[in-house]
Amino acid sequence: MNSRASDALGTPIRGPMFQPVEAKPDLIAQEHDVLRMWAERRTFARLRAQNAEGERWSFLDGPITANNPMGVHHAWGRTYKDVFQRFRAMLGHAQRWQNGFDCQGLWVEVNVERDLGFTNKHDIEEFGIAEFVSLCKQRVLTFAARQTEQSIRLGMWMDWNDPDELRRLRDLLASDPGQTVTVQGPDGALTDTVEMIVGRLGMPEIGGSYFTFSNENNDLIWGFLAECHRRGWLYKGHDSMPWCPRCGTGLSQMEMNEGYADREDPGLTLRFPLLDRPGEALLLWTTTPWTLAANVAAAVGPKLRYVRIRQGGDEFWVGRGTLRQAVVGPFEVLEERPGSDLVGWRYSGPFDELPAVRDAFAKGTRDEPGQPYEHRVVAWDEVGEEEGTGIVHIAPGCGAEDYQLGKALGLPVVGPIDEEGLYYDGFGWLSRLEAPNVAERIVDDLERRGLFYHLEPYTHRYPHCWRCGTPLLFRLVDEWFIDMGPVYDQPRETLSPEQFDASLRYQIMEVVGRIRWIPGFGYERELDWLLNMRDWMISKKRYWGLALPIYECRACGTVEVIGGRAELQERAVEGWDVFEGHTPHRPYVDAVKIACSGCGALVERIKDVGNPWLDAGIVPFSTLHYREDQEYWKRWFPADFITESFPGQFRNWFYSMLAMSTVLRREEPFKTIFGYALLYGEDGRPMHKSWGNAIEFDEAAERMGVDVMRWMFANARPEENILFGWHAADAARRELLVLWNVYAFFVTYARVTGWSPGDDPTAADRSPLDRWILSRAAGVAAEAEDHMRDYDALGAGRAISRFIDDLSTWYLRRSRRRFSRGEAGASRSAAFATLHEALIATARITAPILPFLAESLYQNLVVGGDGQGDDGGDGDGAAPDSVHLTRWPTAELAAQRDEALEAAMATARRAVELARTLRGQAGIKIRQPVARMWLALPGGELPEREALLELIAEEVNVASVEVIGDESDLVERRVKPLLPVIGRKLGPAVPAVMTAAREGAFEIHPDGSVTLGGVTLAPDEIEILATPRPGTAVAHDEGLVVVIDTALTPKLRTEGDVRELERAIQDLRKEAGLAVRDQIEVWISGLSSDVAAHRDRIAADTLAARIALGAPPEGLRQSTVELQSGRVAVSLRRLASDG
RNA sequence: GGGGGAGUAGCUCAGUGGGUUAGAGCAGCGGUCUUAUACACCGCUUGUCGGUGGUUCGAGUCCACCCUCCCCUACCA
Repeated sequence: MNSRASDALGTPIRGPMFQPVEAKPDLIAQEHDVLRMWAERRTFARLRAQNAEGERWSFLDGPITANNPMGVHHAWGRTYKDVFQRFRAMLGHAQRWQNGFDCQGLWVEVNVERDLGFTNKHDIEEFGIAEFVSLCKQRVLTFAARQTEQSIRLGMWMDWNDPDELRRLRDLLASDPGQTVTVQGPDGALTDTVEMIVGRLGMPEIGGSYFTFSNENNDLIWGFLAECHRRGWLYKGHDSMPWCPRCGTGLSQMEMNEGYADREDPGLTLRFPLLDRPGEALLLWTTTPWTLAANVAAAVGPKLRYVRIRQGGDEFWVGRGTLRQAVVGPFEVLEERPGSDLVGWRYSGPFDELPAVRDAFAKGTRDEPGQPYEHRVVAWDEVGEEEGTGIVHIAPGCGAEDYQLGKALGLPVVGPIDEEGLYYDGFGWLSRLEAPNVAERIVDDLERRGLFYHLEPYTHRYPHCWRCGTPLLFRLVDEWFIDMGPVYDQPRETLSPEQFDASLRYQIMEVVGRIRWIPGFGYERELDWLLNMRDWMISKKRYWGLALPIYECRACGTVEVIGGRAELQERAVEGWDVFEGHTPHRPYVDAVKIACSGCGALVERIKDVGNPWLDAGIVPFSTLHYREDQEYWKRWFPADFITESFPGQFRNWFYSMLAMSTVLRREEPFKTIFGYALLYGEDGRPMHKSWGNAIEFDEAAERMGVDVMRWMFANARPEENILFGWHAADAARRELLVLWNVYAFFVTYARVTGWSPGDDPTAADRSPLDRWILSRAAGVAAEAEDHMRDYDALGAGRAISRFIDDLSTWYLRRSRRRFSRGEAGASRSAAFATLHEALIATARITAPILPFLAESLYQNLVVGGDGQGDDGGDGDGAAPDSVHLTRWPTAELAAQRDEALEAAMATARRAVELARTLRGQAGIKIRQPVARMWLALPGGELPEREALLELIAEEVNVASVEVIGDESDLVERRVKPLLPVIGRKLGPAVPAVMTAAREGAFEIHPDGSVTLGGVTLAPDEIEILATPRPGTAVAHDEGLVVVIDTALTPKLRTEGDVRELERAIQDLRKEAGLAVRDQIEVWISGLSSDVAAHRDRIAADTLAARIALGAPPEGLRQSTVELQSGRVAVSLRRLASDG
C-alpha cells in the first residue's frame, strides 16, 4: 500500500523489511487502499468470528432515515458508533453490528411526491396508492444503498448489505413486485417474491441492516398497539389539531415543535355589535382572519376590568389594560365593569348569514339543545391583556384551546376547512377558497359591512410543517392517541401505587431513572419532556407507513386493535386473498375486513398510517427477535449503549423507545445513552447550501479524509455544537501528520540501516529515555481505555494527543542521532526497537478512532508488504494481519509502566525549558556549547539521575551539569506553605503566613518545622524550595532552579564554530538535493586554524570523503558562513561514484 | 411564563472535592533548532474569566440576582 512512495534514500544496505513511505502521505488514497485490503482479507468477518464467543456488548443503532445521502452531521454520530464498537471489539466483546434504516413516513412520501411533481393527496390517489408505496420503498432502497457505501467509506464496520444487491432488489421491485427472486443469506439461499424479500430485510435469514418497513417491525408495533388498547390507553380524539394543508395530515405534538418560525400575519381588530345594547360593540383582535367564519363566542376574563369608550359616534367595549395597544385615536371612557358583567351578552357574529354557521347554531347548545344558539360573551380565565383587546375571538373548530373551551361550555362547533385547507361548501363566497389566502378579502368584506376597526401587520412565532414548511392551520379532526396518563399535582415520590399504575408517563419516568444519561442533563430533559407531554398522537392520514391495525365498527362503535398478522388472518372474513403475499402496507392491507366482535358487522381498517416514531421505537424488540427467539432477545436486551444527537431525540426516538419498552416490559431498553449536540458550519451557523458553509459528506471524505474527520469528531465536546469546516480539518490533519512524521522517520532509517525486529534488547539494555516512552505508551493505553469504557472519546483523544507530542517532540528529538549516526550497535538497536514498539502501540491505541491510519502503520510495521502476518514484537511470530484484530494493549504493556521515571522526565524537560530560556536571554545560541550548568531539584532527588543529567546536558549543549542543594550559595531557601493542608486549620491567619513566606521572614527548626507569621507549621505542612538568590542570572519554577555559566572560553567558541560549520554544510547538502547517504567533497576557504583542527570530525559528520582548505574548483558555487572566528566560504559537490 | 446549556486572549477552546501568579492551539511579532517533520522549540503581546453582590483567610471555580446568545417547553387569540 506504499507503492507510490519514492525512494530518495538509495538502496538499503540490507533487504527491505519495511516498505518506503512518503514524507507527505496521501491519506485519502491510503484510506481507499485500506478499504480494499479489508475487503480482500475479509478482516471484519474474521473479527466477528474471533469475538463470537466473547462477553456480549449490545449496541443498538438508532436508524438513519434512508431518504437522502448522508451528511457530515451523520458522520459525527456514526463516528461515535464505530469508535465504541471497534473499541469493544478490541476488548473481545461479541457484538451484533447491526445498522438500522428508518424507512416509513412522510419524509419519504414528500420526496417521492416532489419527484413525481405532485402537489396534493389527490394526485397520489389518482396515481395509485400501490404504485406510490412501491416508489417509497424503492427510494428507501436507493438511499439505504447509498448510505451504506458512504458509511463504509467512513470506516464504519457493520454487517452491511451489499449495496448492489439492495439496488437490484429495488429494480426488481420496480419491474414486478410479485416476481420470485433468490438471495443469499448467512445460512444459505432464500427464495420468495421480491416484495416479501424486501419485507424480510434485516431478519436473521437474510442478515444485514434492519429496515423499519420490515414485516416484523410492523407486526410488533401492531402487538404494542393491541397491548395499549387492552389496557385502555388507545383512544380516538376529536379535536382541533394543527394541520398541514399541503401534506393533508395532522401533526403530533412532537412534530409541532420542529417548525416554529417567525411569520407576519394581519393583526386585525374588528367590532362585534352587541344585540341588546344598541350602538355598542365589542372590539376583538385576531391574527387569523380565516377563522372568523367559525366564530362562536367572544371570551372575556371574568376578573379583568373592561371599559366602555366613545370614539366619534361609536361606543366600544375593550379591556382596560389593553386600551393603549388596542384603541386607535382619541377616546373617552364612559364606564368600567368587571368581565363577569359582560358574560352572556349577545352579539352579532361576523358571518351569521352563512348556511354552515346557521346549521351549526340551529342545533343549539348542550344545555339548550332545542334552542338555536346565538353568539354570546363567555368567561375564560386564560384571557390576558398583553396583546389584543382583552376580548378573545373563540372558534372551537380552529384552535385547540378554543375547542376545549367550547367543549366545556357545550357550545356548537363550526369546522370550516377540509384536508387541503379549502373552505367547505356552505360558507358562501368563501367556499372552495384557500383559508390561508383569504385574509385580504375578509378584511374588505368586513370593511364593507362596517365591522372593521383596525389592521396592523403582526409578527409572531407561528408553527409550520416541519417537512414542507407550509404554515399550519388548526382543523377539526379525528385522530388516534395513546393516553399518557394524568399529571398529578404532587411530587413523584408521593404517588400511590394506584396513581402510578394509572399513568404511563410516571411508569416511563421510573424507567428513565434506571438509565445512565451522558451528559447528565439529559436525564432532566427527558423527565421534563415526559411531565409536559400530552397524549401521543399516533395517526396520520397518509399512505406510506405503518398501517394502524385499528378497526372501528361504524354500526356499533366497537374499536378493535389487531395484534399481528396471524391474528388478522384469523379474524379476516373478507379480502385476505387480496392482502396475502404483500407486506403490511396500504393499499393491500386495507382490503382485509373483519367481523365486529360487538355486532358482527363487517369492519374495515381505519385508513390512517402510524407515526414514524413507532417504527423506530420498537427496534429494541423487533431487531432482537423478541417474538420468535426469546433466548436471543434475552441475550441482547437491554442494549448496553445507544448514541444519537440529543436535540430532538428526547421527544422522538428516546421517547418512543422508552414508551414502548415501558408498555411491553416496564424495563429500560438501554442502559447507557450518550448524546451529542449539533453540527454547524465553521461560521457558527447551521450548514446551508445557500450560505456557502455546507460541506457534503462525500466531498469531505475525498478532500479531508475520513480519519481527519473522525479525529475532529472524536475530539469534539459532545454536549456542545461542533463547528465543522476546512480550517478545523487542517488543524486536525497537522496533528495526525506529526504521528506520520515519526513513523516516516522510523521507516526511513530502518531501511537505511537495514534494521529489522527480532533480536530486541531487553528492558535493562534500554536507556531511560527508551523506558520512558514505553512507560508513556503503557500509560496512555490504560488512560485511553478508562476514557473509552466511560464513553469519553474526547478524553481518550486528548491522552493520545499528549502521547504523540511526547513521542515526536521529546523522544524522537532526543533520540534521532541514535538512528542516524555511527551509534554503538546496542544503543541503535534499542532505539529502533523502542520506537518500533511505541509506534505499534500507538497504532493499536488509535485504531478505534483512526482505523485507516492505524492500519497503514500496523501493516508496514508489523505485517509487512506480503500480507503475511509477521512478528508483532511479541516474539511469537503470529501477529494478526490487521490492527483491528489485535486486543487492546493495556495488559500487554503494563509491565513497562514506570511512573517515577515519568515524573523524573517531566522535571528534566522543565529544566531544559528553563535552560533554553536562559540561553535566549543571554543571546547564546543552542549550537554554542557552554561549560557548566547548575541545577537545584525540588525535593533534591531525581531517579535515573545520571542518565537524565546527561540528557539535559546534551539537549542544552552544556559540558557538565551539577546538582546543587538548597544550601548552595547560588540559591536561597524558600518556604512554600501547602495551602490545601493549612488553609482550613489557619483560616484568617493565612494571609500573614503567606506574606511571611513571600518575604522570606521564616525560621527553619532542626526538626523540619518552620515558624513564620507567628505560626509554626509541621514539616508535612510546608515544602522547602530553592529559589534564585536575587541578582544571579537564573530561572526557576516550583523549586527547580537552573543556572548556566555564560562565560565562553576560546575553546567553547571554536566548538560552536565547528557545529555552525557542520550545520551550514548539511544545509548545502539539502539545498543540493543530495540523498542522506551520498558522499561529498568539500572546499572551505578562510577557515581559522582552531576550527580547521576539527576537520576530521566535520568530515565524518557530513559524510565528506575529504575537506580541502582553499578555493574550490572552477564553476563550483561558494556560500558564505559567518563564524565567530571569521567569515568562511564553503563549496561542495557530490562524489561522482557512489561506492 | 417554566426548564436546560453556554459566556475565559483577535479566533477555537482547556481549566470545579475553592488555594493566592488563569492556560493551550491557531493568528501576529522577534528569535532558535533542524538532511523525519513548510516541523518543533524559546520569548513577546492581548484577559474587568458576561455583570453585580454574597459566602470564605482566599472565588474562573460555590451561592443569589441580573445581562447576552442558543436550545427545550408552554394555550396566548
